Amino acid sequence: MATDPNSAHSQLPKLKDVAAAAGVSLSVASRVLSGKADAYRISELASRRVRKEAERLGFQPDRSAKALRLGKSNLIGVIFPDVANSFFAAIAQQVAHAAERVGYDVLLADSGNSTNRESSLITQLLSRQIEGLVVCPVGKSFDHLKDRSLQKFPLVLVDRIAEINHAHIVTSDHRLGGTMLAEHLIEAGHRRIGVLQGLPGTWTNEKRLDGIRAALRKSKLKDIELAVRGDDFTKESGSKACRQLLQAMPKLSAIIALGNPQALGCLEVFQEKGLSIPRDLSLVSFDDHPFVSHLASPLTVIQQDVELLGREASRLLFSELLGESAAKKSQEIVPVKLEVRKSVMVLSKVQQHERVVS
Amino acid sequence: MATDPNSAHSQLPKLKDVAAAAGVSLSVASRVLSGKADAYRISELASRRVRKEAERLGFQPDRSAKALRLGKSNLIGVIFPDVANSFFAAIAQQVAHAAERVGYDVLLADSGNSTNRESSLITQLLSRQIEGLVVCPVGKSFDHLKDRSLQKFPLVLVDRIAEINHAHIVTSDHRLGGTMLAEHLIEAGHRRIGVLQGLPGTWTNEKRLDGIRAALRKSKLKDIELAVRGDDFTKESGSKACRQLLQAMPKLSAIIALGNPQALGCLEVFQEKGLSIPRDLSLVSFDDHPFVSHLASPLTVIQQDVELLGREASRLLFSELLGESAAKKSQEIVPVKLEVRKSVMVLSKVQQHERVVS
DNA sequence: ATGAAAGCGCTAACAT
DNA sequence: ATGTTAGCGCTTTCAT
Repeated sequence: MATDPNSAHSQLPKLKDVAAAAGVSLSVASRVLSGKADAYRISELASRRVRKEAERLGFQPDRSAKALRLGKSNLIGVIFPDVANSFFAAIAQQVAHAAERVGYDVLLADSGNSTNRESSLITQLLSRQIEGLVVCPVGKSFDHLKDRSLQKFPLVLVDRIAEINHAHIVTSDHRLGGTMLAEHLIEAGHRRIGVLQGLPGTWTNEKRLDGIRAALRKSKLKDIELAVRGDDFTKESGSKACRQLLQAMPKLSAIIALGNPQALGCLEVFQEKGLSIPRDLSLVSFDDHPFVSHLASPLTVIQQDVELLGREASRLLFSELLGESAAKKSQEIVPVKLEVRKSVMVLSKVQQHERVVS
Repeated sequence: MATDPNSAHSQLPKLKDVAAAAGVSLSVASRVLSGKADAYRISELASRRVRKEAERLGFQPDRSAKALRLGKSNLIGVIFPDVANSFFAAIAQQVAHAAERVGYDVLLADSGNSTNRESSLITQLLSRQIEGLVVCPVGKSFDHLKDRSLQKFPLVLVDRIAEINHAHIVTSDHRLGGTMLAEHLIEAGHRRIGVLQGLPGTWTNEKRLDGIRAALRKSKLKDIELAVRGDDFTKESGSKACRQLLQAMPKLSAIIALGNPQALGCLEVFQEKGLSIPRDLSLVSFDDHPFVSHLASPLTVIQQDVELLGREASRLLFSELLGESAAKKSQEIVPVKLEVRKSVMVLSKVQQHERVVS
């Protein structure tokens, strides 16, 4: 015998109640309320009565029961390393909107940049019978994404990519972004360039670095020096790395921040040392923000099309879920844009080698 | 053994499969895996075997089935007007973390600032059998929050308040924030003050306005003029309202933005007209952002303790859910802080009435 | 055109 | 200490 866990609570109306009130059987009520009235040739009268009673009682079908019976949860999951980050928040929003449009609900989880938590969150969400998952994977180990239960599963990787072949991929062209920033600096005559990197090993970090290095190679210039410092996508890492660079490269003339938090850390150090942009040092960064063009020195940045990233991630997920598309996994690299502002000094030949700041 | 249990259908393992593999009955398996081994005095042997097989098969209990059987979903809902807004994103993150800690999952929904959508999202989430809800309500009509099914329901209102008495309430002291900003301006000698408001009628908007008006009254000054413009918490509304103020008050000397987006719109107009802060006009705003202190004119702002808001919202929700607290609904007004920077000009007696900008 | 009944995966009361 | 079984709320065959 089962207990009644809800004895004290005011029971929500069940299908049974609606059926009883309408004077029909459970099956008729079910058929009417799940839009199968026509298919089952339910009489107009019964149909109307059921609908009226359902409305009157405020009946809402129990989604757990439905999910269990149908083997279909209408649930998707979203896992991001840092939901408070507006980049991820914007993507989550797109996914939430898309989901709502097609009658899905969204389970949100925050991995807090920990691979372990990401992994356990995935199992957690899978036990909720989610039908699809959008994730921005953390770290360098992706074994948890290669799990058997994920192999034939609508999986969308966003921003950061894992080396697995059963997922859709949506990401900005981080490599190109790196190249554009570096080329921009080189064209302006910079020869000693410092980089404030994020978490080493992270896909975005490495791609951006790759792009920077590619630009240096392409330039064919022999006298370019590049120094990379930093260990995380945080303000703290940014300011620490900035100090290290200033220390390590006396002739440093430009800095590339591989993310806004690091740029912020850099700005703090500059402020503290009374360094001014671009007079003393040039600074460019990844990711834009409405405030950036109103900074004391409006930063030249790489803009990602966040909205597009979110839309594409949702589109890929739901078109696979709704069975419109083939099982083929797509890879989308969305373009980035160099937004040139006022943070880069154009150096003369002489200046290229003369600048000394500390 | 040579046979692969998953040769044909890669079905997820059920409790039945685990029980069979371990050579015990369903109930034993269930008891072991839901931590009731001791209570039911399951033998150490059986216990170990069940755990081993569950592990080997990667068994995860079906949460829908559990929820149905237990009448407990372990699900909460979060509804915000704009998830991409970092204020709400930060709160969502806190809730997500708190939920994870106590074994709950979070359903995220974005009302897109529409009361209708908010209302239908609530019904939607309720049909998922959520056990609690955090919502930042949109608009001025709260009938959907007074619904019968929400009356005895762990409900937390965050940031904006609805006039209902069955919900916990967590919000910043918006009124005090308004007062502090206005007093700061008045003390600096400003007598013609413009306000860039958000959506009229919204709780936050009205409270901030109230606070401003209270400061004017308290000052006892007869010669203060206040003009309020704007119709939304957006950049566009901000710049439009800013233009209107400039037009309507020739002697305007200071502007209060009731939100960062409006401040941004204001900055754009200033830039366009070549107006400089605080030389030509003073500007103060609600809400801080790391970039704000590095602006060309670092803005004096009211800081909300977003993290605390999020933590308190979660605490209230889960302490009611976990039954630690009484059914009493609490109201938390969390303090705000005035962060004084460089965006307010101190006016002399003469300047108070002479300034003319257009 | 409608109803009875089986069963989705799980837990717990009721046997042993 | 373990097994058997009813039933959570719903959909859907199968029967009428």
